[in-house]
Amino acid sequence: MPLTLEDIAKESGVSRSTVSRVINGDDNVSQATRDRVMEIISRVNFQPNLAARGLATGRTNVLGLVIPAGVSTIFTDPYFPILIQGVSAACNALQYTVMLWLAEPEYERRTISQILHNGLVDGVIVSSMLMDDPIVQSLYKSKMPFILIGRHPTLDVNYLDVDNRLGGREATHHLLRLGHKKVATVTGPQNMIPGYDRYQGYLDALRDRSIKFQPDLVTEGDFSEMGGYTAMKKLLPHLPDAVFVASDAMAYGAIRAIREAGLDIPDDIALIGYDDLPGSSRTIPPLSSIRQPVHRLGYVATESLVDIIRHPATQPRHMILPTELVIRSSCGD
Amino acid sequence: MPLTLEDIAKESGVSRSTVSRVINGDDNVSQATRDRVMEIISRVNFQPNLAARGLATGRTNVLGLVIPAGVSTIFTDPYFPILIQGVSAACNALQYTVMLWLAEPEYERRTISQILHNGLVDGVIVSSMLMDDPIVQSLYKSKMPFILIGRHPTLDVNYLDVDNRLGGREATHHLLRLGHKKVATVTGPQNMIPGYDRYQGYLDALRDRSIKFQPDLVTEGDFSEMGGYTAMKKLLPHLPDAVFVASDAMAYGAIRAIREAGLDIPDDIALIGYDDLPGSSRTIPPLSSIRQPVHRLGYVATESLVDIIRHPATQPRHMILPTELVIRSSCGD
DNA sequence: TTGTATGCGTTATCAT
DNA sequence: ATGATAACGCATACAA
Repeated sequence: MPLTLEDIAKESGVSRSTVSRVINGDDNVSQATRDRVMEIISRVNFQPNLAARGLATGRTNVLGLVIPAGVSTIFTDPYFPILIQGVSAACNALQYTVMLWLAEPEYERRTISQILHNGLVDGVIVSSMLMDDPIVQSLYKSKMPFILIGRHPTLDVNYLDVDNRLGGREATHHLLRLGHKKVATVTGPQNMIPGYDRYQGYLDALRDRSIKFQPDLVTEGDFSEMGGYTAMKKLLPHLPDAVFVASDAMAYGAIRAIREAGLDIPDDIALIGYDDLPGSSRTIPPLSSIRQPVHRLGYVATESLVDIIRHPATQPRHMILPTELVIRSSCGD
Repeated sequence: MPLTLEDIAKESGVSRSTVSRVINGDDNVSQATRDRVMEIISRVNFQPNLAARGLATGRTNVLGLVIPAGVSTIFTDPYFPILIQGVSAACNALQYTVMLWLAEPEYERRTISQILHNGLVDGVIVSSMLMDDPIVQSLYKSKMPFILIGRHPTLDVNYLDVDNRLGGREATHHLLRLGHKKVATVTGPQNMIPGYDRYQGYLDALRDRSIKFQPDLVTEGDFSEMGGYTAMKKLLPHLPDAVFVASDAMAYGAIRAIREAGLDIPDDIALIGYDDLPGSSRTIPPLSSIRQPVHRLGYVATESLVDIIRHPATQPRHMILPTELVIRSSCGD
């Protein structure tokens, strides 16, 4: 029922090859026919069938966006939504379309081979935070162009990341600079890259100032509010006077634990989080935090991928976006 | 480079038609050849090219999910993320793939005709809340199967919605039942369907109890925290003793305004919100709210759409999912 | 039960 | 500058 090249061709009295040329901006068309064909195309609002074009050219102008669902359950946090927005915005601007896969574990294998072999996408953006993600492995072994959002610990692949490590380092430095002696940390899971990197940043800061590392001042959380609460409870007996919490969600839990213990923030314990969630200006007291440019992450990754598709590079590219410390009253000034 | 039917055919010594039959579960294949072909298919992990299949059959097993971006800026609220998860989960289960369009206004027209004519999707799920959305109009005029998430005020189309009106009614009733005399409301924008419906629910409740409507007790917000704050400020001079706020985000703002005025919640003013955001159990005091089954909304809409695609119905179907009042201390008990 | 032939809507190659 | 024609990978009507 939809129109085809042939219809346009008949309507404008040329062959379908010519119409195709007009659509694809081929030079070998006289201005006169070009105008005539264009007029008809826009009048009837003709859109070439992308499946057919994909078959013929091997390119579809569709990008895959893969978000492993083990992570995506953390969907109450606006990280992924904003990331998706960034990707989508770039796709709109670049005339691409985005195919979304929230890869639930039980479908993961099917998902991967679908993506790789169904010929529907020109390239894939993967937001994986796991140290060892099978999806990344499969992609790596395939010929499919792809880019990771979040660095990869071992494989030399295209990626784009925020500087989690430096962020953790700066947060910790800021607490130390304020004069705190016992700066603790609630880390994220150490099998997740941001969890690991932010913790390394904490260690970097200690090393920078030759401060002795105290295992008692480190507890691992799971990036959730409840995890932060539990972790902070474990930390309290060791009397930290400041704590770098590796995510705002966990920081909310930590704040709850500290207040339940009857302690004051920031007078008894100063606090810095990570992510700068919208709610962080509404906690009591407002939470200082490391802000990451999430929308930009998605946008730039998309631009990058498109560039990779168009000019297959031999050298994998690595990009790191900077973070920013947002100071609110939870850390004292 | 990827494998084709022909490759599998050669490998297993049959024609490509037979391979195709095996893949599509056609009965007319001997068990012997079926087994042999199957074995090879799974051994080399063959996946049929979906673009080609789409060309041949006219169906792609791809669904479009369209979220107008005027709305999607409200992406800090987990409504859309969870909705997307629901859609995605259903797609995984039903062997469909989801194509995502965050329709930014500047690309909206292009978006629509892309979706309608590029032959890449079998049907479309639209989450529109605007009273008069051009996307819906275009879809309505086309032959593309689609379903709305959120009812449509005038067009008789397939839709799935939560009972916003009943939700507003129940929230208001609850406040009245507690003995409050001056129950105010902060509404959403009246050109958005949920804004309108929840307000109608408020009016229903007043009518149910033959309570005189007082225009002073109604202020319109924009579903944002700031909007709720502003609206509540306007309401305070009229001394309400309870208020139904049409979204939790606005309720956060309202709480801020009430506390700034030195009033107590719920003793001076009782409060019920709508949406039951994750943060609502952490406001002070914890916010009572109407909970809607958002994930389910996405899941059921997808199932429905697939059913519509497979069995084109003559009668548009309308489904309404129930909401649930979650009582916390902000309304007194 | 299986194979052959045709068409889906494009692009690309080759003539003209 | 333009038109005919052959792929692209699959499903399917028809033959065998």
